[in-house]
Amino acid sequence: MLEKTFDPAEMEQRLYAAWEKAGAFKAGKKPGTEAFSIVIPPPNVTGSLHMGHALNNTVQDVLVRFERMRGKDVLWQPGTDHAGIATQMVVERLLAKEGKTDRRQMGREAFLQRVWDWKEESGGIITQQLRRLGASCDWSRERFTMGANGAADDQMVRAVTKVFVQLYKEKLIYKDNRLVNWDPVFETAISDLEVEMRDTKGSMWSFAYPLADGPVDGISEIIISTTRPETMLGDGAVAVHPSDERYKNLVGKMVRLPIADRLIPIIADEYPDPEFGTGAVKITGAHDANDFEVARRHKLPMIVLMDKKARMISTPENHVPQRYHGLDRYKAREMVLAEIEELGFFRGKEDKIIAQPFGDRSGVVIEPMLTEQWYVDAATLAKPAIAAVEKGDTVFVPKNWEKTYFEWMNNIQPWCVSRQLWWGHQIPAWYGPDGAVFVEESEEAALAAARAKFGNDVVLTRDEDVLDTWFSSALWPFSTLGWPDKTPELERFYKTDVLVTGFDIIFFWVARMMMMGLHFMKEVPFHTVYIHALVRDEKGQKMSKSKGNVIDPLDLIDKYGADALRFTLAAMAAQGRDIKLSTQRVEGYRNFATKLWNAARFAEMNGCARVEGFDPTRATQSINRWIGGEVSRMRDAVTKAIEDHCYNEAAGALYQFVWNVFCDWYLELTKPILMGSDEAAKAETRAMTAWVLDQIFVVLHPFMPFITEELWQKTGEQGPSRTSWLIDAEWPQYQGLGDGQADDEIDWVIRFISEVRSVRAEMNVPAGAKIPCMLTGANAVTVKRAGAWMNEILRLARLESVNFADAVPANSAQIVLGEAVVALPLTGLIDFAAERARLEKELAKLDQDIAQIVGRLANPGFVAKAPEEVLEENRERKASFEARKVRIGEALSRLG
RNA sequence: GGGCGGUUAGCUCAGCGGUAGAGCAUCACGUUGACAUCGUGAGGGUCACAAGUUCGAACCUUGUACCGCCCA
Repeated sequence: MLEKTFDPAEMEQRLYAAWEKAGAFKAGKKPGTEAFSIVIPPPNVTGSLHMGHALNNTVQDVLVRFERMRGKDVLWQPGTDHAGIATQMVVERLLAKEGKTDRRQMGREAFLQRVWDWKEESGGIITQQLRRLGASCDWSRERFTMGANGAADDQMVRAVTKVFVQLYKEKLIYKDNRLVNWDPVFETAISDLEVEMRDTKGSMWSFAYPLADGPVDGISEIIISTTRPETMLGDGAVAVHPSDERYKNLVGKMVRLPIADRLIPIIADEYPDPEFGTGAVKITGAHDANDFEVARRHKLPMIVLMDKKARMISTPENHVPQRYHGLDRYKAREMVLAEIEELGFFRGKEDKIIAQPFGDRSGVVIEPMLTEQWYVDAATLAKPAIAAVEKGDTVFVPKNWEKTYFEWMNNIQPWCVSRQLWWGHQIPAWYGPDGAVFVEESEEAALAAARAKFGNDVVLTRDEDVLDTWFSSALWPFSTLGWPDKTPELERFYKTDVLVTGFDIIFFWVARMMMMGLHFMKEVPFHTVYIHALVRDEKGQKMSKSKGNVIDPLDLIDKYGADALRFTLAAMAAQGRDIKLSTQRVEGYRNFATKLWNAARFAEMNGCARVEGFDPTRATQSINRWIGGEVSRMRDAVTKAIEDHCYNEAAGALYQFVWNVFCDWYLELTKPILMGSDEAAKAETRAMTAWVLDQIFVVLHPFMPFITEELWQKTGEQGPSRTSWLIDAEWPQYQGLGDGQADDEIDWVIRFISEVRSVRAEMNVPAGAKIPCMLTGANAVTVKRAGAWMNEILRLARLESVNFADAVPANSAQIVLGEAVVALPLTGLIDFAAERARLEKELAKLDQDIAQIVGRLANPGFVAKAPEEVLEENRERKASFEARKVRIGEALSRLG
């Protein structure tokens, strides 16, 4: 017997453990059938589940469970990435807390051991949380971007090494001196993804740079503006737009840079905006990305002003006065401002909001720095990746994201892959005594290459840097399947089917996986990329810790159950929209789960057990024939919606069917049968009810796996024993369900009951009062239906009786139902004014509808050009409205 | 500055050429043979604005306003 209420917490943990133990998530169980694979976008090993993960993994799990039930051999490949900077930070903080030692004192090897220890202990949090969500990943195949222990012979490490070496030998990886996003706290280059642009209160200061050789056309100085005064020490030029008349005669002249006391040229370049400020711009090639490009075009010197901690340095090369040496950037700024003022070159200050780059982990302002780093020639790798999407080998859903993809790929920048960290894949590059570089898959191979070059053995030192975490993530779709080894899994599951991800990382994940997949596998990594929305709070704000508006998915799971959370996310995952999550919505879907539970409980109480070999197409009761058709339509709608990645439509179809069709009408309309004495009808209805519930369990399972599995097992205790768990059950296929006559009949019953209920409420008939009802003008079909459904109508419409009459009794409220009139004689109860108002209101609405259609049909253009079926539909509607109008008119006149 | 998207019921959102929808909230009624985490009923919308295309526009086009996001 089912409990009166269900307890998601108890049931979820138990069922998940049972599934996992039984190997229900394992891939490779169905050789010979079609394969379906998804790789999880690997979450950060230091991470914990946030709402974005919850949505992302709900969608993946819906797909995976759906395809598994459709009989495919499904692999959902899980794992985490090693998150270089984040993980190193976590462990360094731990060290700081212990207060004993720091990374540098420990040395690289000991530190790395410490990180691995941390990973073993605490690195699995998010994978545990994914289990709470119900994610049916094949955990037996879980991978980590650094492999089991980071050893050189580990397959995940070999994959990264091989890719790096091969790309280097193909000249697609090279070393270069360029600007990078430098994090002065972690003292490493970081990726654009790890940089957050924030609007900050800042100022724009204006300085004068005097012309070195005296005035030209009466102009003796040029005024530039800057938000970063300290960088003026590294200026290589002043740039003006070539079309700017004001400066035409100044181009080519020199100005004297104050403080640094150097001469720099005035150059013409397209970069400055003549409309903005004075139209003249200082160019600091080594500390600003735009300036870097200008400086490169004009071969200006790149003057490095700062060290790795973003402190000023004074060197013979950079001409920074000694007094600046060692100063923090911001101290230097104050000093520059003071000195400029003192020198008389200050020309004004304007406060304004400026967008500043912050390291998302360190929280400090990122410094663009000129450093030597390893780069991937992304532009070359991007070409096939662009072509693949153009050809349709990989399709984005929704399609408009392809534009974003193309936009970025067509303007792709060299990809900086080196990081000045210890935690990560150490770059397989060794340097000889003269700096010669040997990039090889092992130290032995590098030594051999060095021997070949130098003619004798030399001592090599390995590059200290590690690779960007994304470098290994880019290989994820094939490295997790065993590459570079030729494994059966690689053969069977690559390319994968769908990548599910958020739009914010199209560039980082999708683009890079596409590039690497095509280059090394000669095939796209996935045929479909489903881009889902961003989850925001109920006000539409991005959730962030600093705003304090984060909703923790685990809190919602604790409170409402994983099924409710999953269903909410699916129901709100309309394509192309952000999701504003409100807990009310989750509560509503928790109620939906309760509703289903109670429906199953009701069925159980009424002996609705499954019957071996029951064939719903052979049901004889029209109510059972009707619900069969409804099930079939619901199943088709859900199937199509999932195939089309319209998860909200699938969820909507399920919700509507379970609540508004099955519970509201089928269960209510069959109650008299189940309580009645027609044993054949009762038996059929019991079997049908159990059958419908089974269909609900199956089709709802991808969205609400826990409650459906639980009910599947509980209902399995009666009737024939279950041959499989629900997770392994087959997705239904129906033939021969659906019966137009039954649909018409049940539709009539529902309309009858609804109309009576509506009139009762409007006439203020007490809900408990049972009133008589007269049916007039009924044709044979209606008479038959009324007879057949008498009990149900009496019960659900709260009627005392339904009798047939030739004329509508006086003092009745009247309902026009098809050709007949349902009259509720309400002497003493009826409020004539209210009844008149009700009918007149309906008449007015009919008049309005009729006028609209008449107007349309009177339009020669419409009649000439509209499709015949639309014309026909309009004529039919007009006829039916007019017929109804006549009856309503009659009803009104009977009121006197 | 470039690009993408949004503006539909009080709120959150579907709908994207042919009768304006859902959930929540609101109001009224309710001990109806599972379910008050419920039932029944009701009210509530010039689909941001303007012009155009069309027989017909919430939907297509263009423009305007406001709001997001991404990239510079």
